[in-house]
Amino acid sequence: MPVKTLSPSANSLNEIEIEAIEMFINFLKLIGLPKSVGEIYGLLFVSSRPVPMDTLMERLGISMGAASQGLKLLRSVGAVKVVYVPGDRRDHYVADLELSRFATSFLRDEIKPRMERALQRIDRMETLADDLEPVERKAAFERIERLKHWLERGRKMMPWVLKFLVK
Amino acid sequence: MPVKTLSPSANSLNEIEIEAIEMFINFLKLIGLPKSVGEIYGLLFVSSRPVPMDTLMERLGISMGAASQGLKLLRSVGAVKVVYVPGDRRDHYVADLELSRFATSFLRDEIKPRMERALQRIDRMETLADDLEPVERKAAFERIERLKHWLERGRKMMPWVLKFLVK
DNA sequence: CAAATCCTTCATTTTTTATTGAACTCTTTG
DNA sequence: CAAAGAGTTCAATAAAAAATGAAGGATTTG
Repeated sequence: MPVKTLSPSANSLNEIEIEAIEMFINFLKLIGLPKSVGEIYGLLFVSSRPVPMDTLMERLGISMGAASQGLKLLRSVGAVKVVYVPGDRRDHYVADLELSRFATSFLRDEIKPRMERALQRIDRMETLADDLEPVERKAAFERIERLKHWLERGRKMMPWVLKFLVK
Repeated sequence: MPVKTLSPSANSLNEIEIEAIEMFINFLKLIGLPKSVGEIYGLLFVSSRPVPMDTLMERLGISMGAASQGLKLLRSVGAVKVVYVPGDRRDHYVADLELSRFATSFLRDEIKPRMERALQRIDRMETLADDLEPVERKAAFERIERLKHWLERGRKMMPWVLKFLVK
């Protein structure tokens, strides 16, 4: 029973680990994160003790680069923490179990910038629409109103979503 | 001033059209839709009259295949409608201005299936965790509880989000 | 302080995803 | 009813995204 969604050399993983990893691959893909990041977070999530990078590489069958970059990203959104393990020179990683970190970083890094850019575009569109012939002008403004309305909705929804997700 | 985010041969578009198209490319990318789909919807969104496929191809500089498939997808989520234009054999398309269609189809096609799959995985994980040594077992169940909690949140949030978005 | 270890970076390669356009079907037209 | 037009499909190609691993920096060890 080969597990197609995991890297080929990913063996030595037990069944719980595989379930968790596949689950996180799926969810993190939803917010545009590559498979390797899902794998890393998934394995850390089910690990009850800190894991060093070389163990991640070996158990998941991913390269040094992928491991390093994946951990960097996960650290940057606060989904993973470095812990000190006495007598071991390597950095060890643990998953922060607060899953809302993914949502908040996604909102901050992906959604918010697009909304801001969209608002600029809408301003620009209104300026341009002013110069149109009356009939076209009316149609254009109707559509622009729709966009504004929608962005406003999104803007209003964001803090609510955040409050719901965090803690 | 070349417009990098649009197809190279996309000329003859006016500034409003370009703003709208780039905006939709950005937003639809967020839900995993390719650029060509964003282009098509963007152009239809600002067009005050129905547009046939060959016009889309020509004005956006996209191929027949891309236009056909993009329109198929947009029709399938209800974001675009076919309208009859007397005396013209071609199908003509108009954008449905109700942007919530994208959100609802995304929830239905992407998020819901993943949640259902995740629930199955969690069941499986609980079964497997039962066989662990007490210490590991406790840690595993703590994590599984987190997952359940989160999925439950998501599940509860979905209808609320839908209600907020639709209409 | 030289060698070893750990980690990062980034040019290259691989994989995945999107686009193209030729071949085809179905419909309309003269 | 043959020819032209509209539209779809899909194998091939191009573009984009992710993974690899060698080179190099920083730190530790003997």
